[in-house]
Amino acid sequence: MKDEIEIFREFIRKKGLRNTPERETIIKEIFATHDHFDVDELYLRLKNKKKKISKPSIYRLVPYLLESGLIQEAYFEDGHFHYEHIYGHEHHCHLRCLKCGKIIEFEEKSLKKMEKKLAGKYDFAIKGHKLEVFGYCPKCKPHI
Amino acid sequence: MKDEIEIFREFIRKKGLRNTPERETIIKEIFATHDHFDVDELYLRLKNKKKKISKPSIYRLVPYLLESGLIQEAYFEDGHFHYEHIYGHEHHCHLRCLKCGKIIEFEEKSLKKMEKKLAGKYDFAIKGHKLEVFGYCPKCKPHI
DNA sequence: GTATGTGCAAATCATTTGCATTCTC
DNA sequence: GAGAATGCAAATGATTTGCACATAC
Repeated sequence: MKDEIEIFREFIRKKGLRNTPERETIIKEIFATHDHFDVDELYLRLKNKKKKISKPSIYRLVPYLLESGLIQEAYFEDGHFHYEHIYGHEHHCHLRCLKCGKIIEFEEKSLKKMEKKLAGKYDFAIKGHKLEVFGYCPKCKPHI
Repeated sequence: MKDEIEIFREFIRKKGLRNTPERETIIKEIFATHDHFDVDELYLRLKNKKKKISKPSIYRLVPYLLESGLIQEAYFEDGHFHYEHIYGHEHHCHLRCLKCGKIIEFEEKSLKKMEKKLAGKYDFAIKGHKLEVFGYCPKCKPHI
């Protein structure tokens, strides 16, 4: 399996854009963990490693990462998006507690079938989906 | 079936809050159409009808409307949330074109079953879900 | 060499907050 | 009458943009 950087290089070349060390640094940092990330947190991670990457560079890169299929928006919380990397990992859905914000990831294989159905019905080229289920977790349920 | 205002009055009373003409005006305007809405657009609709409602009043009301189950976040687009009313209407899912932004609504009954399954597995009190499927619409597909 | 990418500082835009006033209960 | 809600103006915070400089192709 190709690694993320190679996927990105290919994508960039196909679009006639340019690759830079900054972009590769950002991508490596994103894929250095298996966690979700958001722009600010990623920026701080890079800063801690003494990498001189500006926030605008991250913001400018994100749309390309989305378009290339390396990452996906996971959910919007605390006023900003959280992303997950989907290349090389299975995409997952999120179960969120409305009170404490706790998030549990789960899989739902049946959605693949649904995507196929929608693709046929509406003649779309489906690229993915985002499912968020919300409610109250065991701890918070009693205190609603 | 009780109307939205009554649901809201009951909710407000239970929480020990106060109802106001401003709040009722906003709620009536939200439910005056069957469409989605966002805060800014709602504010302008009210303004056009010569209602003197400030944006902060809308922003301060939204969390209560969410909590009372009258509305739900539908999707985040153009830098802000779009809401849908769910009381008295079936909740629906969204199919979005990544290129032109076109949005198609569809139903997916199987998600009810999934909610039940999750409720059992994680001991959550499930209140709802949000599903967004994305891809390219028939018109945009050829131009990716 | 040219056009793209970068970092910085400033601008934007949705949302939130402080506060004096008004209103609901 | 006390505590909430409102409107206004100002603050906040994520994201975007203008611009001069650097650099990939």
